[in-house]
Amino acid sequence: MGNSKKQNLLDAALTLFVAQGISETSTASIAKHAGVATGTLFHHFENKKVLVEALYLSLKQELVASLQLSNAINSNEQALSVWRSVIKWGLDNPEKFSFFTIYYASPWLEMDFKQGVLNSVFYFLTEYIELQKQQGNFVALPTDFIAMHIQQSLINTVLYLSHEQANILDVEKLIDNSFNTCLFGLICRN
Amino acid sequence: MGNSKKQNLLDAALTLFVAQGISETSTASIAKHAGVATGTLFHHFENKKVLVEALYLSLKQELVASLQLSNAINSNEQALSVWRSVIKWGLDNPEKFSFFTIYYASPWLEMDFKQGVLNSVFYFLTEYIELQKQQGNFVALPTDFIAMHIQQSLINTVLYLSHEQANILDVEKLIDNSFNTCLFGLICRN
DNA sequence: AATTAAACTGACTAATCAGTCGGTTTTTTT
DNA sequence: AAAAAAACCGACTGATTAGTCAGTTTAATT
Repeated sequence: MGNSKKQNLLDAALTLFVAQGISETSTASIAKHAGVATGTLFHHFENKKVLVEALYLSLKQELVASLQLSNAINSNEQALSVWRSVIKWGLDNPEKFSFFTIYYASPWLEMDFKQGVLNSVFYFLTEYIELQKQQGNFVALPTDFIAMHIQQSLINTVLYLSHEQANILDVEKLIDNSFNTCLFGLICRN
Repeated sequence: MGNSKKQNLLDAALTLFVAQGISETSTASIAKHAGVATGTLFHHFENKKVLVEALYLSLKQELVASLQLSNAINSNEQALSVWRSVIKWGLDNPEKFSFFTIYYASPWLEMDFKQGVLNSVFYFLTEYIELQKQQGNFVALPTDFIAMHIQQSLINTVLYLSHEQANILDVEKLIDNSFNTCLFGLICRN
């Protein structure tokens, strides 16, 4: 299942996109790297944009599926558990995680599609923030601003650990510290 | 001075890069948009990469020059004053600020160059963080991790306000709140 | 005014690109 | 086993790309 030609194309695309950039990677080189003819690429994906979006969707599903949503505990522990599992996935899949960041900043993503990213990968975020704000636990900043802040803190932590993991003594501790740094800043100070 | 042909090329490049992406913008279209022949572009800039880097350097200088470093006060007020002036510049120059974010995430920037970005545009950051850590004010996270965190919070605030400015009642207040959110998270909790 | 240098032009080129298509192999269906 | 469908191939194409160059205009120097 992991090595159908279609999957080989997605794998090759991921590697090349992350190494060189999306626009800088030719469809011919993706096909070659996947050990497949160029015609095969366009048999499975109507055009390059469709390939890019298919890759994005498959990675998003993979990330969402990996989230361990521990139910029944309070929402702060819920948040910490999601925080940890996103970072774990990111560290286990650095190439895939990198793709999110380059895809985000690239012109391959339509604008109204971008909203969808935040609301689906981090779909739990909006609810969580609204709840905390209602309970007066969070500072009175706009919800989407807070969502942006949390999302970016997560990304920063993964990217930092991906590059510096070898030099960090206690990775678990840095992950929890980054969570606290992100969250404590948001706590209401009135 | 603002409308030499060389400057016209940089202006056109900025506009097109932000609108379409760097790789997606042809040198021919930059020249056309600048009202200049393609040969003129390559007279002033050896190749496209040199043009991109020249644009980046000129914008970086512009941003650094705009920073109001109020001396003699304590470093927290210093930090707030820098925070405000970076955001003000970003809101006054949304296109230029956007360029930083797309340039950052693009393959046009060499890796060892990236270190330079953080150390020069936000050169004051490292010193400030080290000082706070020495005084036991900041949480024990790596300095470059903290620098990353602060830089990204700044960028988030500018991007958010650029898109939502019209809907925000008190922009000044959101700016100061974002500063506090960023900084309070870093305060030592032992 | 004469000379030199720098700025500028735009038609041109070689390379590369996304995507096509007629034909072949492999797989599925009957 | 025959027929149909789906997967696959790779040479090919038309469009686009960064960059060139021989010649022209403009500005600076003497």
